[in-house]
Amino acid sequence: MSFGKGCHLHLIDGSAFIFRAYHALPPLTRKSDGLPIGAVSGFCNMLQRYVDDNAGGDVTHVAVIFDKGSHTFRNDLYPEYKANREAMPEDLRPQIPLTRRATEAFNIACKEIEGYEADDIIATLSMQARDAGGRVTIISSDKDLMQLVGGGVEMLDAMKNRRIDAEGVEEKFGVGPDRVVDVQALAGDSVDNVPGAPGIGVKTAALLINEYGDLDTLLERAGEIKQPKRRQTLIEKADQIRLSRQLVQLDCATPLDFTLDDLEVRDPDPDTLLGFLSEMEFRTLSKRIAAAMEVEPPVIPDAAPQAPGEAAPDWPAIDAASHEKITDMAALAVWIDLVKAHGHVAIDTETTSLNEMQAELVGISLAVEPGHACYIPLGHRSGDADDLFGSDRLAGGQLPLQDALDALAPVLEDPAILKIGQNMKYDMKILARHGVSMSPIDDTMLMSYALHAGLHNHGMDALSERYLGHTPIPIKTLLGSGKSAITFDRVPVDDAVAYAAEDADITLRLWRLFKPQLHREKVTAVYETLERPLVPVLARMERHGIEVDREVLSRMSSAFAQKMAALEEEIHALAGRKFNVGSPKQLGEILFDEMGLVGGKRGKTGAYATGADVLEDLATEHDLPARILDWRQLSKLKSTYTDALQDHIDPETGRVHTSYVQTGANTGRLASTDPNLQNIPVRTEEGRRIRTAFVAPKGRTLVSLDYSQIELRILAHVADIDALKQAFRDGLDIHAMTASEMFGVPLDQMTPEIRRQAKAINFGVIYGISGFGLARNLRIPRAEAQGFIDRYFERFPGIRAYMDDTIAFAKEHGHVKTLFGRRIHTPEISAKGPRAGFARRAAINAPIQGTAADVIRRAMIRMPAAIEGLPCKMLLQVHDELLFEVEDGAVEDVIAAARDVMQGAAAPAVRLGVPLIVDAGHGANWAEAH
DNA sequence: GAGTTCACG
DNA sequence: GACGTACGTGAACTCA
Repeated sequence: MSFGKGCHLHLIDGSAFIFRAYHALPPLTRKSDGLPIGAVSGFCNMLQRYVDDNAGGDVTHVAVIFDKGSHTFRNDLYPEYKANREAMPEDLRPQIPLTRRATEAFNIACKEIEGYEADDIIATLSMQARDAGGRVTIISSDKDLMQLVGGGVEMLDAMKNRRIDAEGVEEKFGVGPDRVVDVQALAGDSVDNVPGAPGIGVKTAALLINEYGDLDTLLERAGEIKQPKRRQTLIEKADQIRLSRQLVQLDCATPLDFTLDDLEVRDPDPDTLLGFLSEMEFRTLSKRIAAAMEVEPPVIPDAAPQAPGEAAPDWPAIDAASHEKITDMAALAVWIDLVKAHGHVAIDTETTSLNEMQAELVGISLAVEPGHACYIPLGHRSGDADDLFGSDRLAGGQLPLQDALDALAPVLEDPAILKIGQNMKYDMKILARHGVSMSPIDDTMLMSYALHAGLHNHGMDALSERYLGHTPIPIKTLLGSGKSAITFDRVPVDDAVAYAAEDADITLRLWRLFKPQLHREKVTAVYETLERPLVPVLARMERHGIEVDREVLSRMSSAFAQKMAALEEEIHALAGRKFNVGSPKQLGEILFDEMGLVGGKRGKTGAYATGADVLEDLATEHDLPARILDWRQLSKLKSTYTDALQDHIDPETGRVHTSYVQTGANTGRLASTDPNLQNIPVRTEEGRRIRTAFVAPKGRTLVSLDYSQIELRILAHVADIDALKQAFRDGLDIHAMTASEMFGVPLDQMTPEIRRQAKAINFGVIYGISGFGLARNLRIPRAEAQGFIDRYFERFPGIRAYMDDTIAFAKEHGHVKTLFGRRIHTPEISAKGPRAGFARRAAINAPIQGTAADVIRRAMIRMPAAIEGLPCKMLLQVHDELLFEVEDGAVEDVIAAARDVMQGAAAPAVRLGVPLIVDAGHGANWAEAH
């Protein structure tokens, strides 16, 4: 039947169905393999109900419309459009294609157009149907669709079973459907990030539109508005309002590759529908549908669920003999087809160095199933390393590197093929240097971190041994160790095949094991929102690096060397003999045995302790300890910073490229290595000068933004301390306020000393305070310190409750959690002896430190979109600080954009009861910017 | 390679 | 009543 008068078209908003189904149901998984299917199940039930409800009705045509692609013309108009959306939950993502298949199984037309939102397709079809003289019902409650209502188009809220006609729209917006867009343009939409006119909501917008007729007239005559604030907003923000109207206006001319006639209602085919339902293992639903169709219900076997953490018994052993060597393009093409057929592939790159900036690609290994792996040698060298002429020759029997990459790139960049790796940041950086940007990716190291933080480290060797019962070939057997170690390009190809293909094989097995565990252990959100999306962000920061001025460091090194030499002489004179100033053992003997100073304490190894705290106490008695302290400071600055940093300047880029270890700290913090740029001195004036060597190139500026007191704010929130929360809301000096509360000193009579003590207590609480620890930190008697703590608990009783609850939770579950669901395991929490104390304090600290770490991770993940188009790069993270390199003219814009992201980073997942405040600075170098 | 010390948040 | 203690990191150095 050709669509025309008397026809009735139903358009179902597919995405709304999916999200409603996802949130309405618990995270169900398919019994046989753990595939998440909760949303698919709910979706099918909703479709079934729809079919039942409309059986025998007047509907002649129907389609389910989906969104496709995240980038639409609206993003080109306004990059921030829908930018504050949470990433799709990981356990929902694999269900999206299944909902398409479900729709088709029900024999309902299933339509999507790349680069268009479902709403635009719905708009286009509605107008076509209306113009053809038919009726339309849009099954959705999305207010953005209300502009389409009228002239035979209505909406139906399927959940409430309520029809929405022009009257209903007027009830909601205060204007008719034809003016809905104008009202939305003024009111904006915080969910979709449509800016609108600040301070004007739906009510005011409707009032204005009704008074002036339409938006254009209103904007033209904005000068006539009486309220000064409103008038000013409408005049100043006219462009922003017009842009907002473009964003909310649905596109009724979406190019479609089908016609209304293709949407005719069809009866489902029982075999197809029941086949799909039994594949999903929906027992109840398939019985019900089979009964309705009057056919036999399918028999769905009861598959035994796989025990968590247990390798599937039918996997072949990890065996070098089964691993293929790829030496011609035909064989590579076969593998590429295999990868496409599987839709995912484990990948590992072999290179000449652990330094990704300098490493040369030597080979690539792939695996598609346990035991089915290959290695593609690309850059192995032949001949003796000592042979100057032969050493650079490529070994025979290898594919040309560029040919292999050209063949692989379409797969590696295919958004429909998942690339699985162990520490993918490394492989992404290597391939990025060859112009290949892998996406999407999964990372078994990060999966393990989300699942097992606090239990063990997450290197492949540890994971393989622990979860596969297999010890991988040690890299040492190929490369040797120490001075005689060779690089991977010198490894004979056949040895490399065994080693490299095994790594891909292991990675694939770990992925098969961990992936379903993420759902079972309820850490998919952590993995999906805090781990996986951070990988490309860190990779980019590391590749950018930061410019370091070698001259500045070199001059400082010389100055330090001179001062140290002078101090050394002085020290030897004071000691009465020469000795190695850098040897704590020799120093201890001199101080406590030879010079007879009292208070020497021996550690477990029998050596005297000579740490800074000990020497500071001794400094009142004698000059020597003070000189040692001076010498040590200089020695530290020189060896760790001014000397070592110079060696880390990359000869190609002239910049220093750190590596962030995403799984480095149990709490969720990052660690920085080679070099560590998270501990560049700042606390002393002399050390701080090292930061002047971290510079921005000409025409650019370094911009630093850091969270103010983020851990204390989080403590105030999680322990629910009203006094602290209020103090933060009022923008008070939190340490002074604590001091005032504890010691009864009015704020205007506060002394630095009292404030200092309160500050120490505030930090102590975050660290799992003990009387002993506070006493040592403040150098006061233990009883006095305990008195402070008692008073603190009395004044802020929530703290005690938080600590007790956290310990109890840890004992019950074996882990603690951050506000964002990150788990930190606490295996020692019930240990006996001193270890229990450590575990308790770590358990108290972890949710606070970890939540702060989660917050800045969220900010970093959102940052690229927020600063897109601005001439700047994010370079470094130092736990609560982000450092950017910005073109001089854009400093204020970047600060505004980045601050917005950072201050809003907890939302929408967590609503903190305290504001997050970000301080900003900028300058030619890091010392000035901080 | 373990132990000590010290740089950072 | 006695344990021993602030939380989280990485790097350089000494010494066995």
